[in-house]
Amino acid sequence: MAFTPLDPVLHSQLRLAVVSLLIGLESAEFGFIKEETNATQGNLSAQLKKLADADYIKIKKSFKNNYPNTQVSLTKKGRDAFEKYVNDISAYLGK
Amino acid sequence: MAFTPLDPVLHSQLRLAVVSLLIGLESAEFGFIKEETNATQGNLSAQLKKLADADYIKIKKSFKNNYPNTQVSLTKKGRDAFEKYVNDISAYLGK
DNA sequence: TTATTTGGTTTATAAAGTAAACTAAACTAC
DNA sequence: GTAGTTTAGTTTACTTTATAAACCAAATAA
Repeated sequence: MAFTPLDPVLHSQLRLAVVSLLIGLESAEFGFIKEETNATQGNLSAQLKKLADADYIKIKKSFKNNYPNTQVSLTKKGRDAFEKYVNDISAYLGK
Repeated sequence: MAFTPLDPVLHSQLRLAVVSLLIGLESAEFGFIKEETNATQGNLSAQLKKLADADYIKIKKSFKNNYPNTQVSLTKKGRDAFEKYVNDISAYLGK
């Protein structure tokens, strides 16, 4: 099987972790994702932005008991891209 | 002329300054009020909350280029209270 | 091999809210 | 009238998320 080039948006430790986490969830808030991925908030914010720019996730901002709150969810495009990524990388992994 | 009790919500340096500032404005944002009144942000936030609890101001929160943004405007009730305060305190001021 | 680009990461700063600590004034009590 | 309490304003520190600058490593080009 050929080595398809891997989606650069997903081929990044943190972004992959985020999408992988979101796959199983309706949506998740910033703080939760930060905990789960052990990312610093600055980095997470930056990587979320890239995922959002790629239309892989949707970011919904609001106020939750007067503090800013950021809800993140996967888009169809993001879900598809993840599936494809899993598929593509499998070839590299030898199966 | 009698000494009418002064509205306690307005008889406070900072809250009076805020309302006095808003009298001439359609609305103002947090940062601007902070500058104009030289208040610390913590204190301003606390005093704005009291004014809002008294329904003297309306606070509209949103995001302005991704940062939280707070817009403040006077209500009718606040405007009336200010007018009354000005009137009431005049007696104390000797005219 | 050195130079450049690219991209991830950290660190510092930004906006505004809240809670805790401190202070000062006012009021009660003795 | 002095001591003790309540109340209210203020500062300080911390919370949430975003952004920009600095830094570092890997990949590419010269």
